[in-house]
Amino acid sequence: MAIQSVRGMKDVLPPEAPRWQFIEATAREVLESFGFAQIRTPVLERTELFARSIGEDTDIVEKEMYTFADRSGEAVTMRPEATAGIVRAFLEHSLYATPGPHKLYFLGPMFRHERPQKGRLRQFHQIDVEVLDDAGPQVDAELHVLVDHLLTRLGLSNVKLVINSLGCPQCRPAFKQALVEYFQGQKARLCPDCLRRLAHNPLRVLDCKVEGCKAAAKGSPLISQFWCPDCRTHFDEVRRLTEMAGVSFETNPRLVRGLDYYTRTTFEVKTGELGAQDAVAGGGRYDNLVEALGGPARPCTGFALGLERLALLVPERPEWRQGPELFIVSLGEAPRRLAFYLCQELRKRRHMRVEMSNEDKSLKAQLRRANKDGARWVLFLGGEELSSSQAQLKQMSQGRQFEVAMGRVGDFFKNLEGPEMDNKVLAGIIDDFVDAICAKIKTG
RNA sequence: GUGGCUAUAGCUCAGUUUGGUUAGAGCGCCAGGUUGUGGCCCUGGAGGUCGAGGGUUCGAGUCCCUCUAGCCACCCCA
Repeated sequence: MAIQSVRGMKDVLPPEAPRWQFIEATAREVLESFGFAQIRTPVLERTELFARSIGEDTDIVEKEMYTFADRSGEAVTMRPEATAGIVRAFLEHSLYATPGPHKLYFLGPMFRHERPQKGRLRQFHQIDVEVLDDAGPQVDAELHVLVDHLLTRLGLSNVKLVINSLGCPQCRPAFKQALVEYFQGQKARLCPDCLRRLAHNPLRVLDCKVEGCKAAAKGSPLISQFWCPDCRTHFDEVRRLTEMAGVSFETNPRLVRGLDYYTRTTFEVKTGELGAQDAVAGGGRYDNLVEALGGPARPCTGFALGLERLALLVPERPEWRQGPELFIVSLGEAPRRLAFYLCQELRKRRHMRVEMSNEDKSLKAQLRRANKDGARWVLFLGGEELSSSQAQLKQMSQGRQFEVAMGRVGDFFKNLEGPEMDNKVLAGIIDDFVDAICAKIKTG
């Protein structure tokens, strides 16, 4: 067997490319209208950056990173997520010194060494959206509006925005402690995984899918009972503004996120159509990360969209399958040269999608290809057309055919002596022809 | 990282249970039926180291082992 791609790394082939282009173009347009500017950071970062931002004992850092020593022996990692690199750039270039908010977006590949499934690859792509240096509930709500609007523009319908607030360093410790105490009394009902979680990340017990754990979590304390006044006010305002903007959402006090740096507002967009990979977007506020990475206190919030998952959900659009506007069928050597030249001219001057057959195939074969390519018009260039100075233009969808005067093209070719074409002369002649064709195609 | 299912033509899949001549179908592709007219129809053709490697056997697509990849669930996440 020939060489295969690396596990979990997928090719996007030409038929799928328009889907990606549509998603990316729509995202750029929406993001820019919301005032976001693009930032591009490197794939490789120092390993330490991720260990410190994502959290030492998260799954990502413990077992999923592509980490290696480069040729100088430095520990580097292919980014498993975008936020850390963006915050690093924010600090490295002292962007915090200019007044916020800094609204940034990022689009690119991420790498996690997980077991691949549908909608889960080892190299996958995210659109990342970050608002740096703004603590206000407005930006949280704005991100909800943004993600809702973007998904609507992409044509997704069966999605649900779920939000929660995880509190802050003032109030979360008390909640965590209460949670641990509560589950200590429920130990008998918890699965082995949750017993482990109880020790190092008790919040995760809340969204375990095992029945026993779900039952045990039913009567657990809720973060909402522990929010400090500031967190409560903040989250209430986020919800009020999101609601006012007409974005529907659901508050789920058991929504927990895996990365250590989250504070206050967190959210996910879920779909029912991807099995276990039900999150198409997720994110939240990370008010303490910049400081934790050695910078000044700068509250931030952001989220990421999974492009592969979006690509699986975005409905097909007819404009993705557009064939050439014109296909030139030529018969014989001289007509084929003229066709070649015409092709280039129409592309350069009229930005027209034009194709032709380069081989000396039968008319039938050329027409079959024009049909398969989805060409709207076919131009016939053969001996008859050249000698009569009348080109034939066929409208494929209707099966109708028209005669178009060729001006002096035919004469020129009849008088053509050497094998070399005088491009200057030909170009002038072809202009008339081009106009005739364009006029015909426009009115058709 | 754990467990399960799967891998046969470019694509979707039969054939594997009961090992036995040249491994099939549909779609797609190419050509012809039309000396210069597509789609529909008809006819013909090309295309397969049966995922890879090893083993059992007189004989393996079929049985056994290993590996690789995909899918599903878990873990976790976009």
